[in-house]
Amino acid sequence: MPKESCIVDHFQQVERLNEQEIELLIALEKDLQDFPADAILSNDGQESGQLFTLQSGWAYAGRHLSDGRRQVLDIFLPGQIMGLRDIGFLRTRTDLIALTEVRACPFPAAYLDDVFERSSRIARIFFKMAVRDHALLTERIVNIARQCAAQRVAHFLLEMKVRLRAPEAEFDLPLKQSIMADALGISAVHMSRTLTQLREEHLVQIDNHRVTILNLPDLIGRAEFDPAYLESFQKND
Amino acid sequence: MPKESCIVDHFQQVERLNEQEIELLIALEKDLQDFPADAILSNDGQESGQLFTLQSGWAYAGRHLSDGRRQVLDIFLPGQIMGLRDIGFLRTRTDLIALTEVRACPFPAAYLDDVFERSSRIARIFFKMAVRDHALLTERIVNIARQCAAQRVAHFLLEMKVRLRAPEAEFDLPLKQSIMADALGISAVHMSRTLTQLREEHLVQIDNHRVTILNLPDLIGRAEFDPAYLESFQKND
DNA sequence: CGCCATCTTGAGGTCTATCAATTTCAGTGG
DNA sequence: CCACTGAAATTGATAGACCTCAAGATGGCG
Repeated sequence: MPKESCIVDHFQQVERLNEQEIELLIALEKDLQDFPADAILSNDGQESGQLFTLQSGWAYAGRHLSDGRRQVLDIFLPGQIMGLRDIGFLRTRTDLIALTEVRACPFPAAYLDDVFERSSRIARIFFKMAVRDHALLTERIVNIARQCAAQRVAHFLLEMKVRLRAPEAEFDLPLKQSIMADALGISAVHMSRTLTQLREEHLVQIDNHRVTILNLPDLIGRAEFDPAYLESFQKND
Repeated sequence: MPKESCIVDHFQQVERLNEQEIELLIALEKDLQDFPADAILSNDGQESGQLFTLQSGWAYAGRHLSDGRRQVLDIFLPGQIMGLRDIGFLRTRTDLIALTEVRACPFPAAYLDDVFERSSRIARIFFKMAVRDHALLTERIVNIARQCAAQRVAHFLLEMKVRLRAPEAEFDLPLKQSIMADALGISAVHMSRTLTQLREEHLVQIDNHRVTILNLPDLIGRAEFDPAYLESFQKND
């Protein structure tokens, strides 16, 4: 039995699980595979039906546009299930790419149906997590549609801090600026300028993929960030 | 027994239901209420836990920003469940507002837990529909983050055509330009200009909230719209 | 030491927001 | 039937944010 399972941890953040439920989830991680940074786990246009649990490392889901630009749709952290977006389609519509060295476990989407049948609580938690993702996407839409670049970046950094459950003002962020830019819908050039601007305002410091938040209240104000939006998403058992 | 239920129809689009499952869903619609256009069904900041099924009419979920601007997050059509985004939060974070005369039925979010326990298939369908919404949101993010105004509008019109299952080139769209603008993250003024532009390109015609698509292939090309993204989301039983 | 990817900085151009003035149109009442 | 009214849509002009192209700086790594 694995000493610890990221995915179980991740689910426990929503609701406490019993032994049987933990078994069901651990079974999702029985075929761990290692990938180097930049590895393509799954390809746009591939036959659908394959999911991954992410055990360690970072990955992203992206879409490539016809003009060569790219939109980053999700940045995955350990414990998340990757590929859900594309089940229901015959072919995938996104790339799944490792950002760092990654340990992940592929499993067939159909297995989820089994899991749901065996445990309605897990089904409920999956649904809840889907709703939670929906809330995250919603914030991202507001952010992208209505905020200027500096606010988008500030918001992104704060979202990362919350998702990483980083209690300190410092955390690692192994992302190139171009990735963040593509996630926020701005150009890589402007991303650089914007980071410089936030640095000059003494709000954050970013060196070598390590983020230090220098002035949390002001950064929150700048981003119009409502920290309640993830923190209140807690267990209710 | 009601002769027809929008919500059952809506779910049947994902998977065929048996009698017991239909019963469970119809129970969600037992307390129908009528609202006039512009009625506020639910308010930002309100205590969470209330959902609505939408039986007839259109409604939207919106967020008001501190500077008075507004972001439209969802446009709901009959059969959809409204308010899911905010379950999991103690207080709602969006307004729910009627766009037309609306018939809707409020019910407690906790009732879903019952439903899931009684039918794992319904739980699965709820999950699938959440994933489907996720896919829609994803397209919307790509659209808003990476496309110019004309493409956003073209994409929006095509999405509406698909969601309305309008086989013809004509359909009603009871939305003010300002609502569409707020959904697409552009100003109302620019929305007007952009519609004029699409009209001048002989791609669409919009009179009195009735849309006529004059040149579907070109409009699809203009929007970089992938029609597969909803059409392939079909039953799999 | 040199190479390559990444990041930074500059300059000019495009898209969209904003402000403000009109026009259109449905609804209302005389 | 027509004038009045207010919301919605259109149009013009200006300003600002961001993109693109291009050149240069930085920094890890063989």
